[in-house]
Amino acid sequence: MASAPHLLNALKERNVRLTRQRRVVLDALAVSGNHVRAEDLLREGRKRDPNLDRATVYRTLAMLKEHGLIDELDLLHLDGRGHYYEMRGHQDHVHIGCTECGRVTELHSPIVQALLDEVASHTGFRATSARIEVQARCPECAGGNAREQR
Amino acid sequence: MASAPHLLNALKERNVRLTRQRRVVLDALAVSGNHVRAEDLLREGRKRDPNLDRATVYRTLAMLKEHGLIDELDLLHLDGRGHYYEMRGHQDHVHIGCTECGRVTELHSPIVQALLDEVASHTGFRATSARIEVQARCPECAGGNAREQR
DNA sequence: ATACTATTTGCGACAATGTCGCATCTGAGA
DNA sequence: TCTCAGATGCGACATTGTCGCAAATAGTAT
Repeated sequence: MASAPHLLNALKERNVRLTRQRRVVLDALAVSGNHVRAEDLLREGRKRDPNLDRATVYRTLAMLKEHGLIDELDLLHLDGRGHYYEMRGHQDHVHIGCTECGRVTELHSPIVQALLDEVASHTGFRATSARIEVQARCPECAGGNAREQR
Repeated sequence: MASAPHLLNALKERNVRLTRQRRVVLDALAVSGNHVRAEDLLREGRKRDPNLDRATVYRTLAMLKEHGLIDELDLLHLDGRGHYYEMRGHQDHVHIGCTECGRVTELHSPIVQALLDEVASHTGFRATSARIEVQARCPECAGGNAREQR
């Protein structure tokens, strides 16, 4: 189950030392899908290496983030106040969270790129990545009581 | 110095009890401008009421957020891991933070609305607000060493 | 295969940020 | 002025993340 080969290769190319623990965290990341919390990774990782330490997970996440291989989200704190991580894909996308049921959806749209272009041309800031989190009500929750808007 | 009348009125309309402490927090919010941390509000508020408690600040912020009167940001954790608050204006805007110097800029753009419309039409989620945080390098930082892209 | 060494890990202590229960206090309506 | 639902202050606690340092180890050289 050699998961996340993409990340493994990226790390090799950058001469990052591949420790057992880092492989474990990468595995856990690959298995866990999007929107994982650090603590989930710790728990998942400990299935493979029971001695895996909390600090190691955090340090690995920080390292991956520094290399631009993962993104850190907080999904509007709809649930708790921790952070979520996901492998960084080809392009940025929008996270949409329902304020009532907490469900999170993603949306890929060319408008995101248009926005980044606009940022560059108006401010001169050269964007490296974007985090777009939309607070919303999902169709189900909005349907149930469409009348009371607030 | 009756600041933030807009917020005061909004709270009155909603029959929220206007305590001395809440006025103090609103004042502190108005004085402090955008991107304030809870701790800053506490310190600023204590100038007006030395007994103002941390829990009260947090509870007031939670209340304001629930009423949609302020937004909570984390500005990509460019500096620390706390949260920032700002009074909610007429329309959502983009926060752009430089990963090197930490400077934060804002950008208002009609593209934001276009993005929300797209969210609605593609996912059925009805957006109530958006938080857009762009990671970038500001012109100064990018200029200094434009060669080393990484 | 073994030795070497810079890096990484585990550990435990700590820091920062936020939350909660409960006794007391108070804003605002009657 | 009286009243009481709701807000506050306080202190204890929870969660999330960080750090220093001794021990372990990946990757390289021998």
